[in-house]
Amino acid sequence: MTSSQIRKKQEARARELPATAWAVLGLLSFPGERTGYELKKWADASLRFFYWSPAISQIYAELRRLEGLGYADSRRSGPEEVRTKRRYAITDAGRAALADWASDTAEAGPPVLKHGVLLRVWLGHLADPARLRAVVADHIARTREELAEVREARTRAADTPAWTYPELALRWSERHHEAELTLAEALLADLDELADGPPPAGGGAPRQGTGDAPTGG
Amino acid sequence: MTSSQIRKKQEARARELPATAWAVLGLLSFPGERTGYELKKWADASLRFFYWSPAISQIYAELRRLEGLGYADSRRSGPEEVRTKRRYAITDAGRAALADWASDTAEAGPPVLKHGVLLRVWLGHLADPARLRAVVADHIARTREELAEVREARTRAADTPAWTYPELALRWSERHHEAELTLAEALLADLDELADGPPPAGGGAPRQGTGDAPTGG
DNA sequence: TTGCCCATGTAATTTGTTACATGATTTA
DNA sequence: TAAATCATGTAACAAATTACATGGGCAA
Repeated sequence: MTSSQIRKKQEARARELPATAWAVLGLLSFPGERTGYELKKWADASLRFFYWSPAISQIYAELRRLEGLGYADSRRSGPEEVRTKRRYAITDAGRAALADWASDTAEAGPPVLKHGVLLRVWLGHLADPARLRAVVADHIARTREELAEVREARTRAADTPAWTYPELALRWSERHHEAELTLAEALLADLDELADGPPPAGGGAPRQGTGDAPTGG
Repeated sequence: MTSSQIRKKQEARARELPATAWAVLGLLSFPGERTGYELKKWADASLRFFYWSPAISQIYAELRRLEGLGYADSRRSGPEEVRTKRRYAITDAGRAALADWASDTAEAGPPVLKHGVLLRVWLGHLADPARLRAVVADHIARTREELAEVREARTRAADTPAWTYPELALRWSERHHEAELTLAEALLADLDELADGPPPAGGGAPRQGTGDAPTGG
């Protein structure tokens, strides 16, 4: 294989980086040099509210990949032999590639949602109504706690000019958590209505029939 | 660690199937026998709105695992030698295990959200404002289309007694998509406000709306 | 001096995807 | 009769987690 072919392949691979790699590079795109460890804490404290916080081992792996691609570079503090802090910074090439990725309208797929609570509601026919209700109620309580954390994170982000956009994202997250609460309350009400037997309007007997063989789909 | 501790850990791991396995078993928990192929189509048409639709190859793999655990069984239609339809059904053990999992309050972790659009907004300092706006506008358009699909799925689920809970989950999904639209419109407004220059502290910025009413239904 | 936080990394494993191979049945 | 759809599966690979190994610095 010629070196130009190799280069092309590397470019193609670089373009198709998983979103996680861009997220890590994104963390580096804000002012300052950071260690993998710091990146992980930052992701836990804010990225995770609207995206997700990778495992620390994955962050280290992504940092190595980004450095291999020339999108980031690193330097050690302390003597060479010792395994000590390694601080990463984004390169100009990295910033350019990231900017490119971030404004690519087509590439942004639909948001991925895996809602374990809803999965359980969906399976409601198997569960005791009271326990199902408890699953949703617990979710509400946890969401309230999360909401408090989002607000805290947003407060930290506010008034730092470089963090205007992160603050926007956190503002969205705050509203999103508020909406999640509203949705969960409505779900609880729907569940209660089912349990009490559907109210007057129309045909409502306490619908409990076996009702055979829906074909699926 | 003692060998008994190790044994306990292994047992715990065996009990803790990934949520995907439970989701597939859940698909089987509704009346009727189904092929892997049918399961995939069903997941595409409704599960994916609040959870996620696994790749067909993974569905086949999960079905084999579930059968190995005695949670499902299968039979072929057609002569033995030929590779033909294999229909799966849930077993009593499977139903019991699934019911157990579904009503376990503690086990239901927080919902997982990976929002590529928000990741891009978070990186707004790197992007051209107009293109960033386009990313969000595109997201709104796509969400509207998805909302229509959710409504369609919900209509299909309604009035089938065995699908009461799936219908509840889809009702939640519908509201969730509506909320997603509202949130995205608000985000667009925030973005515009940033671009126009922040307004004089008091409040009422111009913020041109999209003209569309977000909260249908 | 024990335990926690900082800090980096490897290894094993699991989870999940895409690409490919195969062939039957239905529909235009 | 060509195509799409139904249907199952394998193989290769990518993504991501958990468990483990290592060690410095600091505080109760």
